[in-house]
Amino acid sequence: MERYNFKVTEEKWQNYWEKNKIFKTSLDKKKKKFYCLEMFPYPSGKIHMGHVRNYTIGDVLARYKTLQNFNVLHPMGWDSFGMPAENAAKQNNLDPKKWTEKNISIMKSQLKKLGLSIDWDREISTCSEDYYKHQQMFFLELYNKGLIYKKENYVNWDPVEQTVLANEQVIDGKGWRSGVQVERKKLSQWFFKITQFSEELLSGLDDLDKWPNKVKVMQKNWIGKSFGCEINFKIEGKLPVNEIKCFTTRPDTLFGFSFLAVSIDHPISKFYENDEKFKAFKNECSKTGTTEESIAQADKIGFKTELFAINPLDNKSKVPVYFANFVLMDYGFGAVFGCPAHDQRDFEFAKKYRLTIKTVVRPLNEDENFKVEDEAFTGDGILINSEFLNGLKTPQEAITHTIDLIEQKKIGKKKINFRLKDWGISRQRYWGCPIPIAYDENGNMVTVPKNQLPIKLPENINLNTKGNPLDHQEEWRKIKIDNKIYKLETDTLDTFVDSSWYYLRFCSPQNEEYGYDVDEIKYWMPVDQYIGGIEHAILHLLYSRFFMQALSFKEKDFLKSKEPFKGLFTQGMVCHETYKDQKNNWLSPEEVFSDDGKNFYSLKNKKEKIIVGNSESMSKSKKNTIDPEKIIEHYGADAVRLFILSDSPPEKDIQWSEQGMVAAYKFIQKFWILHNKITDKIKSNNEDTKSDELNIFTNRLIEKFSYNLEKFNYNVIIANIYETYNFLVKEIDKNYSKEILKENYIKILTLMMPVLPHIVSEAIQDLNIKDVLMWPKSDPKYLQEEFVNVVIQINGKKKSLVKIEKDLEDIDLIDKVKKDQKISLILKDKNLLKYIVIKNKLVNLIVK
RNA sequence: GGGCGAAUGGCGGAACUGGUAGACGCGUUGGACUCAAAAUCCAAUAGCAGCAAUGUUGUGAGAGUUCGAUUCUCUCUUCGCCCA
Repeated sequence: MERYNFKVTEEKWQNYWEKNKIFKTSLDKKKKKFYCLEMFPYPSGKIHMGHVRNYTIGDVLARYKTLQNFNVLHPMGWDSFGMPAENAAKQNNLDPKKWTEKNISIMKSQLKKLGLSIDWDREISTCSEDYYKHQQMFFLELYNKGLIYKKENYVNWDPVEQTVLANEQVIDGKGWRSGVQVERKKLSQWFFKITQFSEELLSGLDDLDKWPNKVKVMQKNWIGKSFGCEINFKIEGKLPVNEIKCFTTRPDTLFGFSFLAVSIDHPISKFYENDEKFKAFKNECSKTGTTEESIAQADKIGFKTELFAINPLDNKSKVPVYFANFVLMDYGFGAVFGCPAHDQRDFEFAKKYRLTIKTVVRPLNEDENFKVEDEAFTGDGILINSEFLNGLKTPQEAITHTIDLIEQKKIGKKKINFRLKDWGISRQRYWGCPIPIAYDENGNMVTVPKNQLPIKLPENINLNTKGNPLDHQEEWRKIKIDNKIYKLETDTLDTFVDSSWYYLRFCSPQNEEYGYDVDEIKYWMPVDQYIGGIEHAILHLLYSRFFMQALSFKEKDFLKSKEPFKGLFTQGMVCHETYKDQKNNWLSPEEVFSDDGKNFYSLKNKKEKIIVGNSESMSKSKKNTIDPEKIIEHYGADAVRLFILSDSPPEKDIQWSEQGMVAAYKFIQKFWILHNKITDKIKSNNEDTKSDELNIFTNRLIEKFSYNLEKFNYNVIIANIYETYNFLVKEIDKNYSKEILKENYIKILTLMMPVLPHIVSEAIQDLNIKDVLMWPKSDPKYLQEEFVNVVIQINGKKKSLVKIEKDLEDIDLIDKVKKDQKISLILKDKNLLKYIVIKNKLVNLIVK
């Protein structure tokens, strides 16, 4: 008998699938659809283990749903615009397009080696004109709907990358890619009006019952709905300002009011335009980033104006007005009232400028004499020193009461505020989707007419320029609209825009007219199961949800649901131990060896002991990566698929283990030996054992597989596969009739197909099966048993186990239980007080 | 500081609505085969006591509900993630 040759077999089936377009899908209203989508990759050059895990999980689901007779859409594409291409091109003097295309072709061939059931005819690439021309069309439509606008705004400026960063691209005040301190810079920027849908994006989460709760909570926090009120403060002073409007969530602390702080961009700043000291202060402020985090961490600094604000609840109280660096123009009205005793930022500010700190809330366990000393008190409590508000419970009761009061006095009103800000989509970069906007010589804006789309990116240009390379493309920038020459916008779109609608494109990837075909998306959308990393919990998923809202905005007959992803699954990372040599250099797993699995040595210098670090997510910088292509080459795709699913639940991190990988490989080999034994038995004439063991096993297995697949318990599925093998190895020596054996074996193979498509296809062919495989249904006949194992407990502790006929009456059951050897011995000198019976499962005898 | 989640053998992890804790895999140990090794196969493998049958303890710690808790409730500890 020959060993199973995975190389030959896997290649054979992959070729067969490709040539016969087995995974090609098309709209078929007679069939129920299932849209299975994994987050598409950035074409960085090679696939990594994270991709292997992500796409294997998705493929198991897609193949399972196909066997269940769903019309499955399982596409793949490339998130191919973005900075790595531009950086690589700069460094090596290449064209980003060629670099990207080469990477795509390499990664595509690697993905194919995994044996994924992908309809490659639907492949898309966001950097191709075919894709981004539709995006430009969407841009114009959203612009016309008033959902896109341009404004001067402070941005997180990465001085190394020479580009604008989104807030979430700023980590600890530093650029996520460059690692350099981010600066605050004012630029004219394009925005998507995502805040228009704050309420919808928040409430929509409630219907997403197939999303992990964790992700929904993260999005909720991000949108950050808060209830509060706006208050108009009367202003006195030398300047012509009568009133400043503030937003606050804590109107109850109004009696602790000791200063009013406004943003440096607040309208009143115009009175200080020529003030050198103010300019210097503004300059100082620009050193702080724009994220909430960096503002919270930065020193609180202020610039005192000549104005005073009057407490609307207490006319006698006048407090100074400051410009302050921690107040942002785009939150509320760019003005806050300062209550140092009960807000940490206000507290720090008040300490610095020696302002009054008046305690107006006492904790529940303190008395009226409580005084804030070293830090603000922000917990629940009772109002004090607040005249007619004294004694109210805060926050809830006191806030509601104060808002009512403010509304009665007509000095403000109830207001809902969102933390969510509009989405800045401008990037000062070459390798992105051009924006279809042009300017005349006076800077007046026009949209590029639809029939002049796409605005193509210029090719083979010099990227080694300062700032945005497109700024230097004078010829390219010229565009003739209605016989007049305009200059094109040079900002390109954030790549998150590209990935915000690609799931729609997959439904009709070749549609020339428009980004999607309405009939197609009505059939395919929403994505039934979306699978990807948790790192996209907020941005990508929120932006995609926004895009659906925006596209259907003002159009009624679009889709039933505006939610793009009905089900979401976030898989864990692939981890590996890290290694360092004595000089503290990272070493890759290939550079070290170990004889005992405990002590590691350098391959270069065999006496050098290696320091083994924690297992961490695979990354190039820590050199703890394993190259999937080499692994597939060595062990085969089926074995890799088996291992990557086996060791941990898919939502948790998995440890890469060479031993585990080897075990999976050995299983494939062993399975083929078993397969040959089974086919021999099927070919020969057997006596029928008249045993139901095999039927019972198979039908229970169908239940287990279906249950575990639905629940994403893929690691348990693998355990079920091993159990099946162990069972069959023992059972095969019993002489089942060839019909029964064959029937059960085909069912078992079908169950294994989603995980091990190559070897199972080969086995099915070997059995000469021509019929289309269908997911088997369990036969209730074999799920019911005549005998059941009943646990016998004495006082709640397990003492024995008996095999008893099913559905016995309690009295008969107790009778039998009493006769059990062990039990009768225990009961000998005890009184039976009562018993508890769980039918067909358990008997608990209470004795004394 | 707030929110969410997790904690089970030497390791990764199973356990359906509370009902046989440790499935399955790795590792380890012993054995078979072999001149030998690798590979393969067989067996054992939570702790403690015992030659054994068996007994007993045991799912991060402590309490509670219950005939019965890995599962439900409360408090605490540690770790992870997100937001500040």
